[in-house]
Amino acid sequence: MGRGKIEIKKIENPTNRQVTYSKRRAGIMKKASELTVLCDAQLSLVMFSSTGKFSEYCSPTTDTKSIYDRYQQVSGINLWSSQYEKMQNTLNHLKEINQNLRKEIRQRNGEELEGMDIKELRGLEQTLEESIRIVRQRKYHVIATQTDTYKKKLKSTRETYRALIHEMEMKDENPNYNFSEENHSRVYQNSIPMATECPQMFSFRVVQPIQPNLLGLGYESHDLSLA
Amino acid sequence: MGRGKIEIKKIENPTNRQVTYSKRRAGIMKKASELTVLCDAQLSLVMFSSTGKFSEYCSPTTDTKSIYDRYQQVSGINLWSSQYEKMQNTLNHLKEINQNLRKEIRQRNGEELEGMDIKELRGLEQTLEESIRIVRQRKYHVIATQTDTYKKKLKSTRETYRALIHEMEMKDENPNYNFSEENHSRVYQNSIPMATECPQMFSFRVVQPIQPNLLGLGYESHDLSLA
DNA sequence: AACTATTTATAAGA
DNA sequence: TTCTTATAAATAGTT
Repeated sequence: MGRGKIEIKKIENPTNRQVTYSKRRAGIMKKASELTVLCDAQLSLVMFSSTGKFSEYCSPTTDTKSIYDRYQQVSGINLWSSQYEKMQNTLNHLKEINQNLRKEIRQRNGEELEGMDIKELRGLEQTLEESIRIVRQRKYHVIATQTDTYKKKLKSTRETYRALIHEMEMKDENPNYNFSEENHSRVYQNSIPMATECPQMFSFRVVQPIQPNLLGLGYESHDLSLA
Repeated sequence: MGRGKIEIKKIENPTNRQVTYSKRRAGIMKKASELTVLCDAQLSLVMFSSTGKFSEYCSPTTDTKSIYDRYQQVSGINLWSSQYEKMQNTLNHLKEINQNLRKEIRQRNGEELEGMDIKELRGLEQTLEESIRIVRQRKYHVIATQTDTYKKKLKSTRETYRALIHEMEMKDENPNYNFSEENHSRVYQNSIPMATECPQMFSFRVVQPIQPNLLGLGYESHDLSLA
């Protein structure tokens, strides 16, 4: 249909090809539209040109997804299976890793030691010994830092106090309120600041072990099937 | 195109409608086919007649699923978004849990203690102390069990030996081969069976800490995005 | 399903 | 791209 008959084979000239694509695309879309109206049919048409340009037509009473859902039912081909399987695999992989991590934690917690032989138990013991060493080290470091911070605060406070006393002496000429600096300094120096001023610091109370929110995730309840 | 011009509206006569559907379906499929060949395009056409009859055309170099996957990418419409989001959420949730578990393990390993205060450090220390206590207990239990098992085996072997000697004495009348049972028993009783017969039992060599396959899982490489 | 008058689509050119 | 137009192709109505 045109000035001349053409052979149905790939148009090598890219410009001509593109022009023909545009024309015929319009034509097929019109045909599709007419088919849906005349025959009350449902139809989905998805096209990609050789340059990757995308076009679609879908009958007005429905949408592409519905058409393809129906297509799946009729054809029995699951269009999403590969995506779905990929995700499902990832999910299972993560779950497995999770199980391993939990098991490791339980073993480090002294649970589930039944399957371990002496060598493994000894290894675990050493790991724990090393860990406890590091934790203690860290603890002492934190204590030292806090003590240091406290000393600095104390010094700062003492200096503020001295300055205040000095100011008072300058302003207030009443001899009854004349404090000796040295007396006051000595009181501070003889006190045990940490234990009284910062009681929490050495209060090694029994605290609950760290228990992150690991359980009750409920991801089993997600309906991951496509049925 | 036909004997008379027709208005584009639903054909009420079901027979005519069905006939027209057949003719035009063939027409549109031919057009689709020509388009793919002439213009090197990729195309998927899915149709349902008003009676529910299903037909499809797909360009030869691809398949319906591929077209549809591409359609999803291009249109940005996620055709199974609810399903996908659910899985994605589950996935993220699992990843988060994984991170928490790993962090907990690292802390129990004496790493990443920077954020913990004294209370938390003390809690961790206590947890580790308790764990090490249980692990040691278990270790001694295993040692005791192994020792016990060994003693039983030894006893059994000794009895077998005795029986053998007895049998030999009964069978072999040569006086040069007459062993004293007692002598032999004494040799076994004075030996140190564990250390020599089962050298691995007390060999508290430094072993590698337990390192389950936690890393390098590569699930990041799954392309879970639809972009 | 075949025929065919007619309409429609479109190839080539502008 | 869009318009024009000669011609090929599709198809409505008929058999």
